[in-house]
Amino acid sequence: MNHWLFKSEPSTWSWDDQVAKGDAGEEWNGVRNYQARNVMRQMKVGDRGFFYHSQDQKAVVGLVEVCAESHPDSTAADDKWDCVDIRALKPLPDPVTLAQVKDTPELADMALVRQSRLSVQPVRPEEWALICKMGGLAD
DNA sequence: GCCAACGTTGGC
DNA sequence: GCCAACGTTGGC
Repeated sequence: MNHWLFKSEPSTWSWDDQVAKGDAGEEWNGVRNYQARNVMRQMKVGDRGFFYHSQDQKAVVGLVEVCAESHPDSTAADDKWDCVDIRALKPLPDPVTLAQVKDTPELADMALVRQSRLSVQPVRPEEWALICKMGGLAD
């Protein structure tokens, strides 16, 4: 299983919005960046991801699961843009902030730090495990 | 509100 | 194909 990170501005689409969609999940649409699109094209059903709030909160706040593989983005005018569907799994008991990530040497190479503008990113297995632990989840 | 990083566009 | 101009994102 691979791991990912989905970044969103809470004022546009928040963790609460995602939770409200329940197990049916929702399209992660609106991405208009080739690199982020290409990351989504690699995703498989059942892969897990972090849900990250940018702007005010700047923290990983929950876990999501990919529930539909890459397909055309229903909000795109042309056929260049694809997206996956994700559903909320559970919140992190203790959201892991960007400051904490930056203060952790093992996480210094994360795309979240290195490439702050990329909205959909891959996460390494060891990064996944560590952030889950820091967030208060056994596994 | 500012600025750095970076992606896109358009002129040449 | 290069590069300057410009727009957007996101952290501070």
